[in-house]
Amino acid sequence: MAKPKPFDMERFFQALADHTRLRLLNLIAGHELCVCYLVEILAQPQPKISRHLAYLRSVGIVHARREGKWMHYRLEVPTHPGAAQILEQTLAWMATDPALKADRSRLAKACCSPSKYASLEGAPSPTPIACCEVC
Amino acid sequence: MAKPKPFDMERFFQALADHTRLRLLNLIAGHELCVCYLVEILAQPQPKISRHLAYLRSVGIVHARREGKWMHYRLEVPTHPGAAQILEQTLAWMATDPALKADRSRLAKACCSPSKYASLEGAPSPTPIACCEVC
DNA sequence: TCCACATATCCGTCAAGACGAATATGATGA
DNA sequence: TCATCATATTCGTCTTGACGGATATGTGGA
Repeated sequence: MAKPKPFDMERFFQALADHTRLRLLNLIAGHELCVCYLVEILAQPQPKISRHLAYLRSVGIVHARREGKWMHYRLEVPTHPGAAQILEQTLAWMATDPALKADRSRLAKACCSPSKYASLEGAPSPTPIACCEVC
Repeated sequence: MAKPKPFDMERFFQALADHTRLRLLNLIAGHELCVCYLVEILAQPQPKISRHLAYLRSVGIVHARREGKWMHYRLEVPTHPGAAQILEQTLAWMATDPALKADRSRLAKACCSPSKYASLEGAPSPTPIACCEVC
């Protein structure tokens, strides 16, 4: 039988080596989030967001769950403990970055009053963590 | 005057997202090392090693020092504290990887008896840390 | 069954960067 | 000054992956 395949460090870092993917991880960190929120907050074309989410999924960093028409994404702790630690550290780093902080607060605002965003009409709210800071 | 330019997270991770560069960092970690040792231990073409070292230098992860004909490389702690932590964590991770462990022990052997490697004749020895584990 | 919506995937194009081969640079010693 | 050695860079080729635009898939409701 095949060995459990040694964790691919190179690919793991490749997953982190893209601006859009870092922004996605930053928003997803801490709560489960509907794709439509990511599209709205990052103001990027939906196929682009979807492709990057697929990349992150293929590396085992995020997990997708379907709920009706909506897909929810959340962080998935990598199986490899080394990778898990690096990811955690990276999130801590992102918490201090001004641009990424701005992304998060836009998410918090959108979460408080989704009615202000046409594209979020009827969309399932993120788990409340993001929102609480603001409202 | 220009702001001190926000550390480029994306590029930092790109530097880590290559197998050869990870192997180089693994060997360089903890001691200053002459390029010829890297070429010998990794058994890769010299220009390839040199190019990757240049990449790591450009990102501020390694530092080069000339001593006569020889260039010595050592780790350089990134200016950004977040990056410094990630790098440290990554080295810790590498310490546990079997293939990388093998690289390090080959380095230790070469350091003990450089005379066995034609290409290392007369080359300046690494700082002794690598060697001590073995001899 | 058909439509509308959320999301995913496909296609062609383009830029970054990894590689081997060749060559340039920079230091030493004759 | 010239030859030699260690290392760096350049060149052409190829692969990966990022992108926009178009389209496919999957779900719920009429």
